[in-house]
Amino acid sequence: MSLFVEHGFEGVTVAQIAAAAGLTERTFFRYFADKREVLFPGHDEFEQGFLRALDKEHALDKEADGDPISLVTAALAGGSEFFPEERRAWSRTRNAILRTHPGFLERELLKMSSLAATLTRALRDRGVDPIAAALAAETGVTVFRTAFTAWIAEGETRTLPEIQDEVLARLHGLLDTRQP
Amino acid sequence: MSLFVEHGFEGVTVAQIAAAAGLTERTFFRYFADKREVLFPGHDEFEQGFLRALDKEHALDKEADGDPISLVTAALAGGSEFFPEERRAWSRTRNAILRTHPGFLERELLKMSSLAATLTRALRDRGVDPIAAALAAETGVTVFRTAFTAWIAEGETRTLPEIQDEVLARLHGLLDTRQP
DNA sequence: GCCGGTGATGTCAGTCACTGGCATCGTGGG
DNA sequence: CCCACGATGCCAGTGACTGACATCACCGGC
Repeated sequence: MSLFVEHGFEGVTVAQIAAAAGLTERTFFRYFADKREVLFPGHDEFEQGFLRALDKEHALDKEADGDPISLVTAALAGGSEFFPEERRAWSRTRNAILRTHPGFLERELLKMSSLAATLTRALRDRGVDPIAAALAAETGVTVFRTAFTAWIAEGETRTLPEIQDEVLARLHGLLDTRQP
Repeated sequence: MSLFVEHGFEGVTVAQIAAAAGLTERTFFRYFADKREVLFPGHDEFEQGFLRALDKEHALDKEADGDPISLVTAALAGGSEFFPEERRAWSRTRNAILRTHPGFLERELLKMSSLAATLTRALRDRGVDPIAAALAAETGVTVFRTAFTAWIAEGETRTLPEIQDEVLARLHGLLDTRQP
């Protein structure tokens, strides 16, 4: 990350990154599928956090045959554990780098899409209707991203879960109006 | 597209694409920013379709100081004009290619993100609160993608606007429940 | 009819991300 | 002591993408 901050994404070669880590370029590519991927470590554990929380909620609510939205809401809380307060500063720096290069935005969108797909599958596996599952999962990811963006905004002090709750409330407010 | 169908994305070089069009590789890169971009032509006009419809609705509803959701709903109708029935078969083929290579998914997500950003800006410019604008735009794009996917599914015969209406209705149904 | 400008294209050389194949080396188990 | 085996290094190759410059068609002004 410090290399990217100093020279920009395109101003740093993979060989330099590898050298800074005391490794070879070839070895870099054994750990990361491509150059961009180096800024998205631990994505699998990130998704697992969502799944664990969703599972716990589902176990509790078994009798209710839970509606998808409450399942997703629970999953959001689990995902936010991946970003405790200690990582807020780090997340800000990382985000500043991501915004310097459209390729990073692309990759992040792919990660969010992967998360949405994972959540969709999890909901379907728990008996939610496929279209409802997809909509609920995509909406949940949108809420997460919106809340995360606010969380790393300058001057923001509320915790990620608090912001998630507020975003979710606003979304409900927006859509409460019945269709004509 | 026929080259990709026959040899796969990685089995075709840019030089081959250019040659098939009677051009040079260098000239290819003067028209397309990169190799993937060749499957996303006319994206600007696509976004303009949304904006025009949104504008028309806004002009009509001026007195109502329209709620964001009805503005976005109108925009969706405009966007669907970019995909008339004649392009359904073409869209299916294109989509089959897109699904063969994760890089294409990445690029498509970037395009959808760009659309969401454009809609968000348009809503803000028309006086919608920033967070509400972002949520409404993102949700609108999600509805569009869901409907589009259904539209190109095998055996589907309803038009894109019809499917959009149904998806929107289902989303309202999902979120009608008030929060606890 | 000539002339200079302008935009599109070709040519060439170079950089760098990424890959396959093979050698090397440290570690831990038999 | 030896022998997998996993991690790393080394090397050569491919192809996407870029910058610089030449060429060429076309077009308005004179």
